[in-house]
Amino acid sequence: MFSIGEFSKASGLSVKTLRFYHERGLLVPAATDERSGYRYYDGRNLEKAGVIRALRKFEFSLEEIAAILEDCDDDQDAAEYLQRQRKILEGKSRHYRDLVQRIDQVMQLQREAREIVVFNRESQEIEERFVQPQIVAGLRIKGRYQDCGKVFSKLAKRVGRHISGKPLCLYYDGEYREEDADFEPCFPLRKSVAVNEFDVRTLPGAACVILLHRGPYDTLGESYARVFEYAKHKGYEIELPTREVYLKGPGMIFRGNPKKYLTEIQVPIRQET
Amino acid sequence: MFSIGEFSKASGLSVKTLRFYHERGLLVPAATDERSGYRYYDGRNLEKAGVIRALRKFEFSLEEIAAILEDCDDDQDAAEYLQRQRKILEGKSRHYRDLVQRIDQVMQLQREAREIVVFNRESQEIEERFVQPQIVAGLRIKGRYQDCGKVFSKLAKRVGRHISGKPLCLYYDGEYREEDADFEPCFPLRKSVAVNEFDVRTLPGAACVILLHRGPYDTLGESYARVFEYAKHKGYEIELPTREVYLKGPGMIFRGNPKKYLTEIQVPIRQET
DNA sequence: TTACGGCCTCCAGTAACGGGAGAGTCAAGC
DNA sequence: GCTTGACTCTCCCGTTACTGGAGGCCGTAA
Repeated sequence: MFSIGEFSKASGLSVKTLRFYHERGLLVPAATDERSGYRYYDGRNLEKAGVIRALRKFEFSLEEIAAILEDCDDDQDAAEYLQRQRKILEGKSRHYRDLVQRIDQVMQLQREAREIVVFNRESQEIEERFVQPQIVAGLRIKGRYQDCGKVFSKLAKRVGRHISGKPLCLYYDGEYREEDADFEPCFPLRKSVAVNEFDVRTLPGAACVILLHRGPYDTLGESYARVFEYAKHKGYEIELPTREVYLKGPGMIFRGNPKKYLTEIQVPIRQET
Repeated sequence: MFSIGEFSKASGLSVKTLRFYHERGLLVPAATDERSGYRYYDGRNLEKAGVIRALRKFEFSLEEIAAILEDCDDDQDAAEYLQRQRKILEGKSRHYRDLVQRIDQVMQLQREAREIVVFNRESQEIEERFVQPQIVAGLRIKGRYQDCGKVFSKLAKRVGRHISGKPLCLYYDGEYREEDADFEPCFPLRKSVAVNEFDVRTLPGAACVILLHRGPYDTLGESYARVFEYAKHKGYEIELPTREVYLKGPGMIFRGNPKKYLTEIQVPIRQET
């Protein structure tokens, strides 16, 4: 017979825990002194304590442990319980692994954003460039420009695995619209994947007039004016849809500082054939 | 301005949660009606709610989130916090993965035990067989036979990855001893691994008189008597150490029913050269 | 007798909420 | 102006598996 302190050392369970298990009926001491209330444990208690400890290691709840102790005398009897717990634990492992991946994604985006900022530190000028064709997944909608963000997060959830570059948006109107704007948020993909609900296709290459817009989205209008002015001056004919590539926008967690946003405006121009 | 119910739908946080965050000072409504106590939320609140939700997904505690909201305006600012959290989450993922592996081990042992029982259903007889050499990790001690279990769990913890068969024990005394018995619990290994504290070596093969003992360990004596009797009858000379292989003993969780234990007694005999 | 350590019970606190009681508030319909 | 029903308020309890602490009893040794 052990006193509770001795039994605590023998079993590896704290005195508090032993009292708690007693209260819960999980591990009832072999004897209790009626007068003093002292608990006394025996060898059978020790064995049971070992089983409880083993099951706690597998993170069974005390309730489940009580059930297992009720049902089982043998590892074999506990197989079902173990199988179930295995599934749960595997789920948790996967869950945490996914979270780690998500954090890695966030940090990857940060690195890219930093590089873009450094790389484009002084570019302010309009340029002409051929934009290469790319595979994209898009969802064309009619609505207000603010809805864009929601569509992006929806897209990211479904094709997140295959994204290969910065988000972009196609604008089919050729002018600014408060409501009923016709546009298509897109993600470039590494390879073509069939995702129902979204339009996955190759976005053709195009010669474009390009301007890197710095600052919040509500000043995009001024930059568009500069681009259109330039195109007109050069006598170019504009082809729809125009494109915006969001090189640095709101972060995945914080909105960030809109003054630091970088958006590339790409206006395709008709080529003489 | 949203009422708490509207804001709950907009933010995806429950009304209860919003009240709780208010109490904790994490997300204070833009205005509260002094008279009625009604909470009213605005767009900035909505943005903050989004950040909190994003951080909760990464399982930051509310306390940490408060600190992050204090410190950061931008994903970049949060990089350190994310890095730290990443480590924690990775640790948890590994933890659960390890538990799954441990459960798999338990169930693997169960399967083996079941097969052994089925396979040896009717073997009761003494036989002679050559036991193949094998790589083992052992720890030779002097003490009482009951200490065996502790040594096995110690061994299992250190070389668990490389175990390739049933635990066995070498007995150097050639007779039963209450105290100061000289014996060596061993695990067979797939390959030789250096583990300090333990003796890893190749246990030589040996021609043995073998008997499968059924039942609890305290009746092993009778089986030994049979084996020695047989050896004497045949005129064999016994070589130490003798071996016991624990084909089915206590489970990894439960002690199980000792009447079902299976132990192979192997007594090496000298070969004429 | 006193001291000291061990043991007892009871209460409170943990993290992040959810449930529910009982009461006050708001907007709409009559 | 009144009622109704939906909404909101505060306050308290419960969750899990314990840990910490207060205040007091018990047992043994000096």
